[in-house]
Amino acid sequence: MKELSAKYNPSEVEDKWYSRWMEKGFFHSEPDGREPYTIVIPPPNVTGILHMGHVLNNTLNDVLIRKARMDGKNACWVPGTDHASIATESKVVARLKEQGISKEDLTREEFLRHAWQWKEEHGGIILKQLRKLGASCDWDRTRFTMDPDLSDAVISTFVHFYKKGLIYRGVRMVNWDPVGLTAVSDEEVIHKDTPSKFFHLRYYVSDGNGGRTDKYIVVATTRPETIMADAAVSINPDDERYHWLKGKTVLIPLINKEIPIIEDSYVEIGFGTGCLKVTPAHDVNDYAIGMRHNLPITDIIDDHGRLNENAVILIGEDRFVARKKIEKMLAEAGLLEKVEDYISPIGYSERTDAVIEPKLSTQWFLKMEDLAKVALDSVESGRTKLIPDKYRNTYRHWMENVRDWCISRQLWWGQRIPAWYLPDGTIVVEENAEKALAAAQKIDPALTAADIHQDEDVLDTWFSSWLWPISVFDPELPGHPDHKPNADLAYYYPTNDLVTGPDILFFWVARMIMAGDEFLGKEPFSNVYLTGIVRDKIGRKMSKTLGNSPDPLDLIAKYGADAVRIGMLLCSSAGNDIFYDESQVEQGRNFCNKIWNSYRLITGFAVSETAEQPAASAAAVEWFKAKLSSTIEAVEDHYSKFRISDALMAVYRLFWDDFCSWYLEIVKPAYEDGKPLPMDKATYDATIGFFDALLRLIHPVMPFITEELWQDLAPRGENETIMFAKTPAAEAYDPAILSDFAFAEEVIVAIRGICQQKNLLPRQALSLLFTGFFPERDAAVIKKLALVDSVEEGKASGEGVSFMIGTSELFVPLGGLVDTAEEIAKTEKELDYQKRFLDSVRKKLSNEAFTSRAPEAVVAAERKKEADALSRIASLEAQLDTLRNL
RNA sequence: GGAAGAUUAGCUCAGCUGGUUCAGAGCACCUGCCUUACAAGCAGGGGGUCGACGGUUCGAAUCCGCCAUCUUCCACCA
Repeated sequence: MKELSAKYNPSEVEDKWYSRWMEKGFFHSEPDGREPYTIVIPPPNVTGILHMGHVLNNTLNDVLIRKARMDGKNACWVPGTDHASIATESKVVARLKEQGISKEDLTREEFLRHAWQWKEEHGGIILKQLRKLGASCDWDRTRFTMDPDLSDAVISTFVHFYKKGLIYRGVRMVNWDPVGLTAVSDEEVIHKDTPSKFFHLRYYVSDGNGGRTDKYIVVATTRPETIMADAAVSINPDDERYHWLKGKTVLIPLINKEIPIIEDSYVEIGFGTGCLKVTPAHDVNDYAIGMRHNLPITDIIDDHGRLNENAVILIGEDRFVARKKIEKMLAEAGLLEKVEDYISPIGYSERTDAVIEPKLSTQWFLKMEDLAKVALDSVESGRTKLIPDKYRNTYRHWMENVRDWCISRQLWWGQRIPAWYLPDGTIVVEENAEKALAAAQKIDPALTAADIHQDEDVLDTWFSSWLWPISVFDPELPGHPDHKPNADLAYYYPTNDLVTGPDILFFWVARMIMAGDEFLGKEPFSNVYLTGIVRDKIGRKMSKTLGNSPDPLDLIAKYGADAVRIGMLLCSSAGNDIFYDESQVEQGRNFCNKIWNSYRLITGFAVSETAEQPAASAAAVEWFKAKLSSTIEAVEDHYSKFRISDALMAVYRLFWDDFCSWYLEIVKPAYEDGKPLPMDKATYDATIGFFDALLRLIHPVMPFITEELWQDLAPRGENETIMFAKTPAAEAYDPAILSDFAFAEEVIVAIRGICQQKNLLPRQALSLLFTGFFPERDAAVIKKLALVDSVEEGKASGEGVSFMIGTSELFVPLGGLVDTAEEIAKTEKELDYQKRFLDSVRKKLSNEAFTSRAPEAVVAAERKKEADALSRIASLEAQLDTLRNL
């Protein structure tokens, strides 16, 4: 037995075991006869680095996968990364800029070379970091959403939906990101209340010849820089204030362009001035009004958010600069009535934080109506369970109001849309250029490859990640529903559980359900566990800019991976936000140390083949066996409900309180002549067995320390690992063993309390008298831990301290050490409490309504309370008598 | 503007279909201990009108209504 230090040193242990696990291929899974248990990782951005959110998510994933593995299932956790088109592309653009290279100066191919280079250098760092956390992913299965075959799957999917008539190309008002220079989907727009200004502008009524009359109306707008794109001013047809305007035209301020007055009930009479400037090119609603009234569309803002030549004035100015300048111009021209402060909801790009510009552009869309119905039904019917359940409401709302998905992005990093344009504008959609040419030649046999050109845009990242649970196993399948799933897909799909954040419930989870149904007719997973957001102690989101996010790797280096995992789980009740605090990680570290030291104690025991098993040890072994089983039951129940932190807490208390503080203290051998006596073999074997079970029980949350100690606990074979040891199973037990021991614990705590209170230090042996129930089987335990040398049935007599547990009366004689007056006062107080309690019970029982209507069991319980109280009162009165006669 | 959820000890939470003395856990706190596994520890202890007000019921932390506060999601009022 080697000498173990008093402190657990995680860093040397962790690297050792992780490399062993890797070397042995313990994480790798292949289809076999066992039941599969599968999780696909929510793929982090390929260029991302590990943050606390990942730690939470991947710890939970790893706990589930390790638990399943020990339950005897064929556990497979597929890792990988996401190409995250807009996020990665903007990083690459930024790096090129640092090198003095502008994206505009590069060809698509040159840019992609840089991007791939960047991916090779920085990609996958996060996966390496996950290993430090102990994540037991099947690294042989690592996937990237832009692996060639996965990209093919994305392309096939596009072709599939196009040919099915669900994908169309059209001019629509989209959310334009003027910094990312791409359209983004509705879900990628974040609305934030933003302080802005409400400008009241004068629009003069035209005299019909391009000149103005002296009448004018006031139009309120937050975007005066768009007036040059106005196509009309609208009033509500029922607004009597403006009936005189009907049929007239007005002049756009500054540029004096004549535009009509139109009537549309969209305009609210009570809002603003009741006059709405209609700017179809730059506002979603105005676009709709424009369509209704056949208004011309003037687009005055370019892709970068600058005014273009259509604007007539302020050409080339940024939209916000233009707003300031035009305010001044309007004021100088006497056309600015007033300016009010105003809070308006402004859309921002999730990725670049740029103010979204509603913009007309030609984009590709996927019809969502039918897909959303399927995805909604899956959750409503319970085939896909959301945990916690409250997200169902949000989910339903989203699914019922979903709009078509804008899937094209004006980027280069991603899967290029497989659509080719013929010279006459005809579109052919095929999986590659050859097929496209062939299709084109069917239309016009004279065409050559040079005559057709491919769409420049790429697909939304989520259009690839929604295939993730399928394509990681069988990239051939998506888009080819007649293709027979390969062996991996057939075995691992559907996966079991998905752990992810609620922020991507719609982006990702819902769409995976759609894709799963489309291609396999089956949901991709049965349970979706939605974690909370990791916040700091005072509730702020963790963010780089606030600097309140610790680097997980630093934490692991300082406290150990097991401690970090514990710290994270301790504060993570499902569905609630996580208030992270380093003290929780400290608690995790302390727990590791506790386990470590209990191991030092146990392995230090000397064993005697001949020694008799002491009665206390026999009782302790019997009790802990039952306690272990009852806790295993509780833990299994918690796991089945995804209450991971409760499962952890149950084992934590079992290990620390029950095993260390009670069990080990009971079986710990006494000392004689400064040396510990050897332990009997029966107790020793039982103890080792318990420790082994405890390690296995807690391995899913603390993989490293458990492997280290489990390997050392007994001789293990080269290929043995706790990872594949079985989850301990609960055995039948007599519940009386547990209740008896609980009683004994109360006795011991009471006696210890008396000793501390009476200052009986150093401790001296006491005797104990009892009347009423007493757990004989634990008498020896009480003697040992409470330092009592005799336990006898008998009434209190002489000086001493009485206490009651249940209806039993216990008495510790303490001649000369007791303040009788104090004991009398204490007993009187207790008696008074019992009497009042009795009164309340009797009041209940004398209520006819209660006895007649409450269930029998409840009434019986009340009657027992009454009887117990009476018995206690009798005891207390007897005690008082004794005390008063001293 | 609409919707959902939350409110229990100093902090983070549990308390499942109302009913055992139901008001709990962990951490923090207080007191005493460096007792030969562990001071990152041991032993003992204090602490809450279950957000407010009404209602249903024999009985409410638990069910219903309303109010307050917080969080989140959704939303095209210029």
